[in-house]
Amino acid sequence: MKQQALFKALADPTRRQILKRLRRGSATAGDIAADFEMSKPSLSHHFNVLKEADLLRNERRGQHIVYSLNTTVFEDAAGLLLDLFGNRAREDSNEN
Amino acid sequence: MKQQALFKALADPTRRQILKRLRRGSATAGDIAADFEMSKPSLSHHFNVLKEADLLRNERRGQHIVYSLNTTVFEDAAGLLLDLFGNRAREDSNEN
DNA sequence: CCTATATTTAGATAATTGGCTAATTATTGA
DNA sequence: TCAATAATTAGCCAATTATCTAAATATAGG
Repeated sequence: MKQQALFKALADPTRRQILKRLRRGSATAGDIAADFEMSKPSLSHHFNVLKEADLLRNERRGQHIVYSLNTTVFEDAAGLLLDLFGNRAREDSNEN
Repeated sequence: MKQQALFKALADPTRRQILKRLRRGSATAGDIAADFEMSKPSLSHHFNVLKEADLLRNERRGQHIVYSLNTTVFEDAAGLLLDLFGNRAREDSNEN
């Protein structure tokens, strides 16, 4: 797991919106682009960043490229958060 | 809760290390600086970013400024992750 | 094989970021 | 009040990033 790539990918609002867009199901690059006010190359760049973080999977289907969420990374992300906060929050929160 | 500030704050490795350092308990700016190979002003900048994300609290104690983790934001962060992945991962993972 | 369509890659540029040193502010204690 | 200590703010610079347009690549269908 590439921790830095994951955090970096999540740091951009456009990329987070792409993830949210893909919750509704996989979509082609063009479909996604239609929902964003941004050039296709810019979005393509964001797809790459998300892919480096292993947050997206893609598959060519004819002329189209279909992107979909890789939900398995969700667990990694949760683990990273726990790591940062030392999971004290779970067992005993003595600072309320 | 400032979502963008939170994600941005977590995107930097130095800042993540600061958070981890503070898991061991609160510490003064100088104490923390002693653990990092970086100038104090640079660290001070990182403290600010973390504070904007509400990840840190600080309190002046004499000449020192004591920083500590704000663990309540942990829940916010977890919520944001769930939001991104649509918590499908919890109920039904049909892509193993 | 050629053209249209979908997408990515290349290359340029403006904005942001992360680091530094120097200067400033705040506090303590003599 | 002054010197010492702790930390921040200011100002500068190099590296990274997000965006764009133009060019390249891949595929489908006639």
